[in-house]
Amino acid sequence: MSVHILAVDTETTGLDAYHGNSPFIVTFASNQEDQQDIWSWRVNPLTREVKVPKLEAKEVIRKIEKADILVFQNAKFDIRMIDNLPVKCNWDWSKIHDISISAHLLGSAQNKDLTTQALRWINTNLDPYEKAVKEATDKARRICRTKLFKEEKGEWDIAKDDHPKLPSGGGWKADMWLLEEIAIRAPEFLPEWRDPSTFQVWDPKRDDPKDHPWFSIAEYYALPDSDATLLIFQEHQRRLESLGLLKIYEKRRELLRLVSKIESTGVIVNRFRRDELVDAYVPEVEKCIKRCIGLSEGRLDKVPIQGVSNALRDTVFDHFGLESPKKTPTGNPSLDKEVLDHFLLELRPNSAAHVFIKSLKDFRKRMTAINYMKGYEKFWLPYDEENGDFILHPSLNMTGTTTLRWSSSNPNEQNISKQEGFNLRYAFGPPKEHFWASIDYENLELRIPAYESGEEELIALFERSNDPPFYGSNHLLNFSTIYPDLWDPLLEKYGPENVASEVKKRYKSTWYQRCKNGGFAIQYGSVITENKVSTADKAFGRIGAHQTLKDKFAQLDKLNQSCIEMAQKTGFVHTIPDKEVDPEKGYPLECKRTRWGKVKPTIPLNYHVQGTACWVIMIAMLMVDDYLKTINRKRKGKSQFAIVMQIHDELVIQGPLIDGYEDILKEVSKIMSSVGSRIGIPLRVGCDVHLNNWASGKELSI
DNA sequence: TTCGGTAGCGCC
DNA sequence: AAAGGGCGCTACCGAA
Repeated sequence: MSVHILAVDTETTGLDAYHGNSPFIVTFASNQEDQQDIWSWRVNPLTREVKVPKLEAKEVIRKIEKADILVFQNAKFDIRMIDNLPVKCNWDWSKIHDISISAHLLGSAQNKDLTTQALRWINTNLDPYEKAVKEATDKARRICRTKLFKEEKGEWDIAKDDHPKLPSGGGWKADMWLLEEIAIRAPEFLPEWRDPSTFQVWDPKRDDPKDHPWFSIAEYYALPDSDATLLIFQEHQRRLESLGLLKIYEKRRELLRLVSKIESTGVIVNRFRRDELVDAYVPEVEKCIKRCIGLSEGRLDKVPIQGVSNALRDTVFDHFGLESPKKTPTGNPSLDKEVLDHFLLELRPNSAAHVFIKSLKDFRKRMTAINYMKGYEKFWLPYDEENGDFILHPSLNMTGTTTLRWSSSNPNEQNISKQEGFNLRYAFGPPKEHFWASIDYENLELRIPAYESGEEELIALFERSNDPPFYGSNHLLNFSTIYPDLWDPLLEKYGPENVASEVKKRYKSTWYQRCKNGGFAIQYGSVITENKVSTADKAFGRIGAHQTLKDKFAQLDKLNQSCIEMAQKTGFVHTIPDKEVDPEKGYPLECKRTRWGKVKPTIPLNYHVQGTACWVIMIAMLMVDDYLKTINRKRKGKSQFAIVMQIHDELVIQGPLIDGYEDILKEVSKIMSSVGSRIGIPLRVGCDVHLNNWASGKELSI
């Protein structure tokens, strides 16, 4: 018998599997059955709970377990949802395929949603189905809000953005089940409907609700999705094979199980430490609001948390007569933090405008922190009440970016502030009797192009990272190059051993900070043009700085040029090939063209480096997970070592505080740096151990 | 009421 | 024509 391929798709009562949302429709498409298979279950409108008969769940699970190949669009979502059925499924991850992984591999810059893919790969337009069911659902929600409640049928629990079971938001899809429930429980509210073929009008008094489209429209919408998924999968496999990309695809597929595991392990956040932070910000925020509103002389009645409201624009630009030196992307006067800093330097201290701007800046900074923490509270679930520990299950998307970076959402675990005075990592940390360890690659995105291009001075810098005067710091090397007038006197006075710390001490928030910004601008692709000061020069505060560094690091520039040339010619750059996966081929990253048909020159090297860096962390995660599994096997039934977060070049490991845990971390660090040999780039990692919270820790020497 | 665009800001 | 890359979240605002 040939291979049985089964595509699976679910419709659910919301996106938040960990907050009790469940599938109410499961559809299958198979390469061996003529008919598609659909399962649909009733939803209790008062509780949003799905009633799945155990026997039916059993049959669904058996069908899944019997297939040779299981195909999903975003597998871990459906899998996690199916896990909420009353019968447990024994997932064999080696059978699971995901068309978002192949879609990314075939065109990393394209949208990976099913509708876009169906259009591109199988020339099918799914839009009309979606439009029809959306329109109906919107109408159904209106009926619930306006009519149903008045008829005392109990308050139907329709989706709202602040619904506790729907922290990701209550979009219309979370209420698709309403259609059938209205048809069954409250058919008198079904809207008028005319059969387009017979022109007969459906009459609630005369006709069977089962003949009204709302009775079955959700299923009708769901069916084409699994069908499309199956066909897209088959098309993708053909393409991958002919392009020789199957080896990379198979490696990427290994991540599915791991990503799912990381999400389910979750991240601990502590209520008490969170409260400490919020309690410190709230009174200061109130003071700032009072000052701003007072000084606006009636123009403001509230201070916008972000963005520029009309009232704020009026106050700053008209009332105070300030002029922004910077424009937003759409050409409006910007009022971001950089502009606020600029105003503060210009204005007379203690003048009304100065106090206003300062208060606005302080307000925004604190509100950002408070809002982040509100977000965490919205998503968290009880974990260890006594210690105040809660758990988050951020969603990780390994195909969410145009490069190989992962994205994280609901909530985003990758943008938790670590700024002085606003270090929200303080609220995060290990549960009782556990440790966290942050292990990050040192200068990962600088090492890659430096070694690849053979840039001797940079290589020397990284090889001798314990040596004065730079101690492996690219920023300090740049500093000595761009600001010799500041560097040389300090070098003379304090000697090569101490000049670095002296520079950082004296110029921490001024020239050293600008130097760092300039360095990042170059790293992220700043371009030198004839008649404009480059972004890097602006950041460095020295005209010509960018050119100086470009001349000094000519090999890097050559690599940049070759990436640009490749991208202009083919529309793709590739990551450095992984010797263990496919020594011939790296991961192709699509560089979108502008509407004038060219790739922006800022993009190719960036994608190449960022993509390679993320390939490295991806392999590291697989290897670290394998290693931790061997440790965990010896600890059956006890708490486990696990990867809990990935922040692009950093992994956070959690584990029990047992004897020898530091040796385990040393081994993890060793594994992580060993990945470099697969791409020919020597890598180093640093490791910080956190026993109480993520903000404070001590370095582990490795 | 819902939605998309804009702005600002956190991370690497 | 313009050139600092990649994300997600929230608030504001005007249009449908």
